[in-house]
Amino acid sequence: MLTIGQLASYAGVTVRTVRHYHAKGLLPEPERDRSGYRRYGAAAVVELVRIRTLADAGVPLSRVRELLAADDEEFVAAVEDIDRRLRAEIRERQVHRERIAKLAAGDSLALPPEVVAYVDRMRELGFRERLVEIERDSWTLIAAQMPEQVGPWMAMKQAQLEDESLRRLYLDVGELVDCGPDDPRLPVLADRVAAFIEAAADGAEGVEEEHPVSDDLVALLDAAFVECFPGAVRMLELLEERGWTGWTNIRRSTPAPVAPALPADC
Amino acid sequence: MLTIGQLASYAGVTVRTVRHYHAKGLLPEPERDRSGYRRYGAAAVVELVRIRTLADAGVPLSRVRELLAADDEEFVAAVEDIDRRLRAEIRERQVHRERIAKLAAGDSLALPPEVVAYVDRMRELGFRERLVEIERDSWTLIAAQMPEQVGPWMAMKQAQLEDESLRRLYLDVGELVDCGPDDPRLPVLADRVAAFIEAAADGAEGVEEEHPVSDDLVALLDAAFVECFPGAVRMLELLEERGWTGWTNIRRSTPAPVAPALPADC
DNA sequence: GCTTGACCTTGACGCCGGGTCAGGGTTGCA
DNA sequence: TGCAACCCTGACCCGGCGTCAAGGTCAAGC
Repeated sequence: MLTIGQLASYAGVTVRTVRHYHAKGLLPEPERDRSGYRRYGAAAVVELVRIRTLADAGVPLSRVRELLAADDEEFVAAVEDIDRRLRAEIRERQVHRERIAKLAAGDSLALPPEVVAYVDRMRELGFRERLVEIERDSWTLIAAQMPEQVGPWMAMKQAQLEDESLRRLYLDVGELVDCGPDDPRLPVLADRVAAFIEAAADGAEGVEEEHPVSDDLVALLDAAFVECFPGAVRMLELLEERGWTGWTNIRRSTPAPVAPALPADC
Repeated sequence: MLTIGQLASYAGVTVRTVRHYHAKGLLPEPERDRSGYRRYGAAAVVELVRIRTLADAGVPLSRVRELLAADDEEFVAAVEDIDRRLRAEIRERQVHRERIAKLAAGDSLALPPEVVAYVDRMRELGFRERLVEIERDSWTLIAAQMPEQVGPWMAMKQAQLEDESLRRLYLDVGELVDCGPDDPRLPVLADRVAAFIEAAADGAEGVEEEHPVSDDLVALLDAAFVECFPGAVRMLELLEERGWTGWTNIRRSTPAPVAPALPADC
């Protein structure tokens, strides 16, 4: 008769594993000798080897119990099922590999490459770091909720960066970092923003009709803007006085709703 | 300000997940409102999206904490490490797939195909089911401990099956199923077995020199034989009287050790 | 004002396949 | 007789949350 250690070593498993299988009901508890030790016959080794054969093939232990008692049909069906699971887990890992490869390639977390290019260009052009960060974070949020919309939007934003007058306006928006609520630069900046939006509102239709952003997301992006800049609240008030409401998706606040304007996108 | 549910839905995770990340220290606990609810700013959404981006790429949460604070070099090193892990997990699953495919192909658990062919042939030739089972179980044990030895052994066993006089002897061994310890057939059978072994011992060298079986395994196989047949113990005694000891690896029990005999292999 | 349902809180257990430790009893060998 | 190597049970541990329990809070409708 075998002790548990001998049984385990015949089957190439640990003693703990054998006891685990007893607890799970996979292997029946054998007789005990007078000192309480488990005593096994050779048949137990065969059973244990069968269990390990299935377990080593990636069959979950709960399934092993069924399979040991299954007839051929059930067995084949169960094997197909397990193979499906294994294929799914392999696919999952492959997707994971692609994703971390992209993370290692792009130099920033959770950002599509167009956006990485965009924020790099902002840094080249001398934008305030704080403004670059809030852009990056905003696009992180947008990419999380509507990844396929990022491309068209980015094309527009990149074009805006290369427009000199618009760029100068946006560079000055970066100065909001330093503005307290009573900073004299704020009303001037609000005038310039309002003038630009006004002009743009008359022009061509933007990306925003084809790729609308949900109200929730707009509210979140506005909140991020406000959290980031101390002068942001005052800026929104000043824009309100000039007939505009919001920032990410800026719109006329006059009673009659008009066509939406090109967003400034913080 | 956002509640935990809103935060979670922005990032596409469950509330439980957010709390889990708080508990793990991945996401800082935010301020509470007067009723004790957590209140989040937009920055928390950005942080949470970053965490999920890494987690969705298969990065373990313990690693996520490091990676969020890592510089580029550490990041690249960590990503390589994670990719190694993913590759290893994929390989593991692929091995599992091959194994269960083999299990589904061979019609019996834990048996190499040669053995399956062998036991099928035994059934065709009209061997007692009990004898077939003990053969199958014995080979299950052998395959578990020394899989690469099974091939050569099987070749010999299959040849033995096709030898008519030997087959007839072995068919009669199957009758041990019905033999009590005092069955009159037992001494006759013991004589025949002894005669065969005697003859074989003078003949050519067998497989057993090139592919020796460990003493432990031999003892286990003998034990399986004894467990399986009520007349087995008496049979071993009778063989002992005739100068032979053991069954799986039967040897002369005379004082001076002699060259080992061809095993009968239960 | 009251109810209802959706949300929030903490705390705890469950899953899977065992690893590992603690605190003891038993066996076999020198 | 001592010691090492084995055996026993019971318990906690890992990851990444799911799920339940038992209660507090909020907003909306009647």
